[in-house]
Amino acid sequence: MTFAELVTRGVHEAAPALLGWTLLVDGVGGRIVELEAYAPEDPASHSFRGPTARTQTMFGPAGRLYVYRSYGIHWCSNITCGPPDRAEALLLRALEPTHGLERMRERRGLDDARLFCSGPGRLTQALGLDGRHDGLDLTAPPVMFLPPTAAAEFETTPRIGITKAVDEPWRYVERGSSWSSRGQRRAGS
DNA sequence: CAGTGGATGCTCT
DNA sequence: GAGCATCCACTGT
Repeated sequence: MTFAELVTRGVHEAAPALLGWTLLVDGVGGRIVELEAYAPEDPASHSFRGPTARTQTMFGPAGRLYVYRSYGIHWCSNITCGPPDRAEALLLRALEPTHGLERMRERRGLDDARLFCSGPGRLTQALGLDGRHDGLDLTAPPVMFLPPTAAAEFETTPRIGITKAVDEPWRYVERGSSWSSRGQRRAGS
């Protein structure tokens, strides 16, 4: 299935299928290893109370980038999903950096690759994205989505940093990945 | 290595 | 005027 087709499915079908895809913006990016699902009937979702100036993009077509400011400081990025009448999105929470590591290092101001893309604010900064990219078409350059060779194994957990619907297991993480925002620490020693 | 708190700005009540 | 879909520095082990 193509990326464009995938995102028209609901978030809970699209999320597991999108884990393992490589996201590149201007040739910089990596494999998606962590996503969180948000949908209209979900009290934690920005789309829960209907469209507002900020959430326009969530109510628009699937396959676009929804960028919002978090805690006044960081930008966070989502992939809009679902059929036309459903304001759904997947929050990009972590990538495994594979392309343009040097560019990420400059943008993040750090040397530790583990901290490049392990968190929604971090990965948005590493990819060079901000509020100006809200609404960006993800099916066209400079954005590229490359499919994985095999479907990723994944697990679900409660979402992070929210205060409503805190127990819903709508965080999708590639099993065994050490690149997630709550990555499993190295075993032993 | 775990826990805490500050920064900071916009959205919605 | 409150409340954030966060990150980082700093503390005390």
